[in-house]
Amino acid sequence: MSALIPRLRFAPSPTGYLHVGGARTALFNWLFARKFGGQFLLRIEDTDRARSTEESTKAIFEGLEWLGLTWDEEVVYQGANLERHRADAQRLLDNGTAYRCFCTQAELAERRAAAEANGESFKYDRRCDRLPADEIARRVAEGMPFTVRFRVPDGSTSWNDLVHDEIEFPNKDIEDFIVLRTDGTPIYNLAVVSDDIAMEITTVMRGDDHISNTPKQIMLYRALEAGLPRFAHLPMIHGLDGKKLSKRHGATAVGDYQHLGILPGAMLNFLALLGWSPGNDIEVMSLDQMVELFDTNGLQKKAAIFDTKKLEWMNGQHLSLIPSDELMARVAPGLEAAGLVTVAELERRREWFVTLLDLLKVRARTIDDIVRQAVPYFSDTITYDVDSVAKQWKNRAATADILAKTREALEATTSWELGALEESLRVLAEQLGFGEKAGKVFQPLRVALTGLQASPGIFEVLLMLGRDRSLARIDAAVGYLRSAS
RNA sequence: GGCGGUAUCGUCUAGGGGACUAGGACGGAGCCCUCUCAAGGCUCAAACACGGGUUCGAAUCCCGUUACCGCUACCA
Repeated sequence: MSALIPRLRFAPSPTGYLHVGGARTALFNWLFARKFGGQFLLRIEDTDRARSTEESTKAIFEGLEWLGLTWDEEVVYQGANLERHRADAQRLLDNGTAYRCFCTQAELAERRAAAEANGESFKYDRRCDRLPADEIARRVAEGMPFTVRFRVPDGSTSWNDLVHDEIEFPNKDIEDFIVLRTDGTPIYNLAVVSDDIAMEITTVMRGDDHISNTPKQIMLYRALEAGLPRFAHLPMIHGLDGKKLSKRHGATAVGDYQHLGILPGAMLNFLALLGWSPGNDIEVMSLDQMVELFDTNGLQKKAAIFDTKKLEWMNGQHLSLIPSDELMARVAPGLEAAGLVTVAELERRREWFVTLLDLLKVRARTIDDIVRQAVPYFSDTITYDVDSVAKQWKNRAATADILAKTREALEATTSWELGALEESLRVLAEQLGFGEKAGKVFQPLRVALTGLQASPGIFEVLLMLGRDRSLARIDAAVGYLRSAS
């Protein structure tokens, strides 16, 4: 295969839902692959049997699918590659870059504790590497358990990181690390390198918490005589307090935002801007535009704080951008779930619904906002908001009279359309002596119609409600006002 | 502790030696528009962590300090 075709992967461990940090890592990998005509692969790192769950794996798939971050080729399950991992460990033993270590975990823990007690930092002393060949053979023959340790060479290890440029580690600071456990299962660094080589990954893009793993992995690539990929270490995402994002920061799962009524396009756009900038003050972008503009030069080194305020704004922008007939499919299930209307019914009144969405989406930041605002257009009964009533229906008797007159004017309006409705109501306001202050008529009416003092334009509301429903609501309001006083 | 990484408005960022009285966006304040609420338009407040260099000149390059983050497991 050609080295010119980039191959990237997103390799989460299935120990929880898809986190916003993981989603962003996936996004950058995906953007890179799409931008340069490469492949984006998915690998589930399920070697930690105790913590991995099938449920988490499913959550990761669903999260990526919701975001639209589709992957190429079959999903790779790391756990399925155990034999190759073992074989690679054996190769290391065979070519002399690793050795068997018979020290037990208890011994190691003891020595580590002793070192710490003396204020020294512990580093494996290579005692097993000094064992004579016949002693090793004897122990192996005896069936004595051992781990495989990689022998860290002298010198230093460095690489040119796509986001950090040159990073260098003196090898003396890295101890001979274990690559294969006594039970024959691989340690993370070996499994990753083995799989990345097998998957022919050309660019490893991951969180910068892996920077210190990188020199070890580079040594493993060399020992396994494989070509090195390019590395790109992305900054972390922190919570409002500057600490690593965790559950106590509230919603951190991609799915949480899906349920909060965020559009996947907005989520992606927001995530992309956390740690990347296309320059030129560009902010609101579609996925296609992001692919077009993506460039590792715009990648940030600094950790970003996840601020949902901007996410909401971003979602509002995307809500405005997305055509209402496309938005329909995302809002309809919410309305049905709220028990307001069935999806089938909405489909029948498609044109009307699209118009309603046009009206509601400009004043909404999330899909949930739209659902909430849509209530008056579906439910048969209206609940009057206390603040709105207190403010707009202050004088009950007078308000009832105004509403009664409004009803008359509307009933007399020959055609139920925007211009005629406006004409009628403005004339009425004039007649009632409100002059320019037509709001004196509109506001009480708004409360009668929607129960709220904030809504789309009053004529639009009348139009969406239709003549019969509008008049009935005014009747109900007048009745309410007169009986309650 | 050791090693590594990072450091521009409260937040996301532009900036890669002179174009910087440091630009944009979110959030905040105010004004305009207006039947309300949004949206939109306009205005304002708000930052180069600190200290040394290098240079005619530094937000930009180098060094140190400080702060924060990460790694330091037979976790991933």
